[in-house]
Amino acid sequence: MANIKEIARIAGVSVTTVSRVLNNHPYVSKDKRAAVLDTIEQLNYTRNMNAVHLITGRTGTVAVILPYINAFYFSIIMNGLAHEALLAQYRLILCQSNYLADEEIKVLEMLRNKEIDGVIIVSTALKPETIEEYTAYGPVVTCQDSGQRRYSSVYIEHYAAFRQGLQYLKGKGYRTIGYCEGRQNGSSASIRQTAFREFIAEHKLVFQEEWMIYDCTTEEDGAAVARLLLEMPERPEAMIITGDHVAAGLMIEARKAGLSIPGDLAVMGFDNQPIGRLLEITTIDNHLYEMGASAFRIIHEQISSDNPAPVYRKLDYRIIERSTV
Amino acid sequence: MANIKEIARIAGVSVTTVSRVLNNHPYVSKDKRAAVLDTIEQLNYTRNMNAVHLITGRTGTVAVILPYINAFYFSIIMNGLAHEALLAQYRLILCQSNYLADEEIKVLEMLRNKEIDGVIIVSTALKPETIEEYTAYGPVVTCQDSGQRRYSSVYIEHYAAFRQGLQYLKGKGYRTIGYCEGRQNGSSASIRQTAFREFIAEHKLVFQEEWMIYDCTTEEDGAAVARLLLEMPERPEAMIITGDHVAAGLMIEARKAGLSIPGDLAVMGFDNQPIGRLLEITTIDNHLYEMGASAFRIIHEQISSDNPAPVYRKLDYRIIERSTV
DNA sequence: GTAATTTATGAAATGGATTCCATAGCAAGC
DNA sequence: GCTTGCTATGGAATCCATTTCATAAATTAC
Repeated sequence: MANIKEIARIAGVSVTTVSRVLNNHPYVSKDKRAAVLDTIEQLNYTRNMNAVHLITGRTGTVAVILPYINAFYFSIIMNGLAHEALLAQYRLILCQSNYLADEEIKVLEMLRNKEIDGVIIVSTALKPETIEEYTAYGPVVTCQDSGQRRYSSVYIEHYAAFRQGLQYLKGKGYRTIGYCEGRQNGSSASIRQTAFREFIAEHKLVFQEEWMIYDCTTEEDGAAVARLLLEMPERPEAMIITGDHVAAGLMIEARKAGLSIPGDLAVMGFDNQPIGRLLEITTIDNHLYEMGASAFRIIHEQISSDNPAPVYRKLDYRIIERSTV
Repeated sequence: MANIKEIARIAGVSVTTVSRVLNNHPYVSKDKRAAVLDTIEQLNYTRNMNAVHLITGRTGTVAVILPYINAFYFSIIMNGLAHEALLAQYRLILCQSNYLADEEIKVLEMLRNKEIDGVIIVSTALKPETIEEYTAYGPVVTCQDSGQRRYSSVYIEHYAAFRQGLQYLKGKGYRTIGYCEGRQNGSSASIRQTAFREFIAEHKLVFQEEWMIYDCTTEEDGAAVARLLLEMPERPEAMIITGDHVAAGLMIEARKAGLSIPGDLAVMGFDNQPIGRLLEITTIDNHLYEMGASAFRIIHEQISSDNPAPVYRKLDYRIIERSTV
């Protein structure tokens, strides 16, 4: 196929000039530029991007590692990432890891091989030391607190955020509280679980083990939880639920069974997802969109700078008071 | 960083020999191979894949264009694709198009730029002629009937499959039939719609416009349809529903309202998805997994061969009789 | 009117691998 | 003893674009 050399020959200029035209460099005379563009058109030429990647050492691509592409929590973060990537004219490649270390390593190896310019790890099964090793080959940003490691992170203090949610419920007078969690293997899930148990213990609240329910990720799961609650001999006055979609399913099903919310059951959501707004769910906004956007901005900056120090960006959270608590 | 030349120098061999070691070429003596592997280890060397891609003209990557990554229909196809890609040691990159032509063109341009070895188009907004233009740059496989175009395709005869479903319902004695469709912009949706209307007309079946419901893609949508049906002054005896997830939602909700299935309402699903098996839904298996697997096998073969003729692979379909009709 | 910039152009080096071709030693075949 | 075939090795060409450097012409500065 046609290459830059052939374009140069036919247009009667040097390859340098062709390259300048391709890259919009100013120092090209009007007629030569026109001649080059003409030949490009005639020969239906495009650059071989592999050659560009080789010589520039850049690929304009960042990989995103996340466990499940279809989880609501992650998809909000993805929206933030995607928006910023578009602005920066970068390409993202999505890698669903299912929390398999091997899959994640494969992506990090791509960084080492120069196939990508950086890696954004939304949630991971890898040990921090493993990630740290790869920072030698390019910037890595995680969306979990990395604890001053050699790579950047954008994170929420899940412990504090979750406690604040509980505190809010307690402040409203609720004394028995149940808890719905998403997938157990996420690291933030175990942090929240600790926060929950400690809070219950500190405040000497009544608690039953069956009020703690795992693996809730969809509206359907929420509906199932509602049915579960209805069958319990004793059920909590309030539920704190990680994920507004689950909260939505729970509420809809509970109302169907005649429960009034928050009268019979208070519901506190999490993540401030669009559906929560629709259903007036009181929730904790932990700025997931901003988290994604911020992660991309950081990695973009680090790709551009040549000796970047890691950045640790803590995002805040806030309770959005609506009508379910 | 270390490159092949440096490895060669330190190991005391030629770059050719190092390359042979890297590519498991047999003609390397035991000790030289060991020396090379040693130096590679010591210098923590890996190949710069951009150089490999440039010289070989291959990237070992295939792009997949699909409108929505989280639609069940597409995710089954993806599973088939992913499995075969893994076997062939190929990488897939997913491109969610939202049926935007620009996004799809971007991916096809990557083929032209040699960033990928082939493109698999699961569903598209592009005109066949546009796709055809890009076949000059590498193999393209679509999962829709391409009608003997210059690119390959693996497809189901949606028209015939859908008619067979209707025929089956009619054979079972149902005379009033409703219809749930997914997104309207899919090309297969309009084919099925035609099939439906023609069948109704041919057999002079009673039909009401409100029995035709669009934009049903999730269980929730199915549940909403159930509620809609319950409120109708007259409702059909049977529903044909593209997608078992929607059928599932509809059934669960209908049963909740006291309807017996198939006694009060027969339900015919589509796509033979796992949830359908669970709920004993009678459905049409149109081999979506095989469709994905087949698409990858075709493109893989075409990448390897140097003058490949397009392949047109028609998949069959069959009714899986369970207990909802 | 001379010095300093700015504009315009191309030759050649560069990035990092693969592969064709040439060469040579050595074993097998007849 | 001479040809053939296999194993082992390296030199050099190749893939294709970017970028540094050198040079020259055209402006601008003072």
